[in-house]
Amino acid sequence: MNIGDVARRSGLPAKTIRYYEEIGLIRPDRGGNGYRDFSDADMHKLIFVQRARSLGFSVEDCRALLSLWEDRKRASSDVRGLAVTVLDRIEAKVSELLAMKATLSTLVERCHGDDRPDCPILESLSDADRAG
Amino acid sequence: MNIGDVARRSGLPAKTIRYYEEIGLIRPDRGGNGYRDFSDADMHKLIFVQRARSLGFSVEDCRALLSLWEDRKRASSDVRGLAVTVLDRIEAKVSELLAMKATLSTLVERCHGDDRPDCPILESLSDADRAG
DNA sequence: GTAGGGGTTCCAGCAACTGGAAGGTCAAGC
DNA sequence: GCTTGACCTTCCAGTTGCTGGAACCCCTAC
Repeated sequence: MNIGDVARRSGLPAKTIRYYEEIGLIRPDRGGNGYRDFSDADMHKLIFVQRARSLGFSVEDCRALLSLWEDRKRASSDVRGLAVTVLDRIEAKVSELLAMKATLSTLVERCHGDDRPDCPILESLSDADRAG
Repeated sequence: MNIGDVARRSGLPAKTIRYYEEIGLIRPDRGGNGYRDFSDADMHKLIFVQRARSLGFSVEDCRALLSLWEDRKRASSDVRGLAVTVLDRIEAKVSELLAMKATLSTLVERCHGDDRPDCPILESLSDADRAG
């Protein structure tokens, strides 16, 4: 399979697939013309990575997951451990974003948003007497 | 004021302050020894930027906010517009993360996480018959 | 004069791609 | 046989927002 087919089937841009090869996540064969020649196993790996990425695993996490995946004697606790770490990261990020959202949406509500210059958003950002 | 004082008072690392100068967010004076010499206005700007960044504004947003802040004839709608854009970005990101979290936490719950190799997390990532 | 704690510049690197230029390859149609 | 156009290749640069480190200057205190 050429890279275009793999891109269509995996949903990953060709550029991304080349990048994944460059960093050693996949190692497709090469045809006589220099084109990459992807096996079904390569394809499967790319779909695996695409899904893992969409769940928040980093590319390095994916590398680890792939090697666990290929290791018949893996312990499921290793996989679970990685997933829990990612879950914690996600939860921390959500909390952070919700705190931002709370503050910012309060400010947005208070700002009338017309052609006058007075603006609680700017006031809050520049208030010299406030902590933080 | 030297960069160290400003760093302590604004909560920003000196490296970050130098970076903000490099990209033209602030333009502190220089003393005869080549040291940056920060005015109260510079200091105020840095605190402003630090707060805006912590609410999710990008550095380029901060540049725009600073120029609105300095423009006495600004329209509060311009500020509000920026804030709403950021708010939308935050909300979109939260939704995305919550979706990831839902899927991932389900998988984590289903994985027994012991020394056996069978693992619903890997199975879900590699399932060939699944869409997406 | 020397030790330390400032400060300066510049270069490299992080994550994870993405865009673009310059050029080779292949299949189809004339 | 030649052209056209879609594909593929590599390489280099840029994105965002810093951060680390090296090599070096400055200032104050002892």
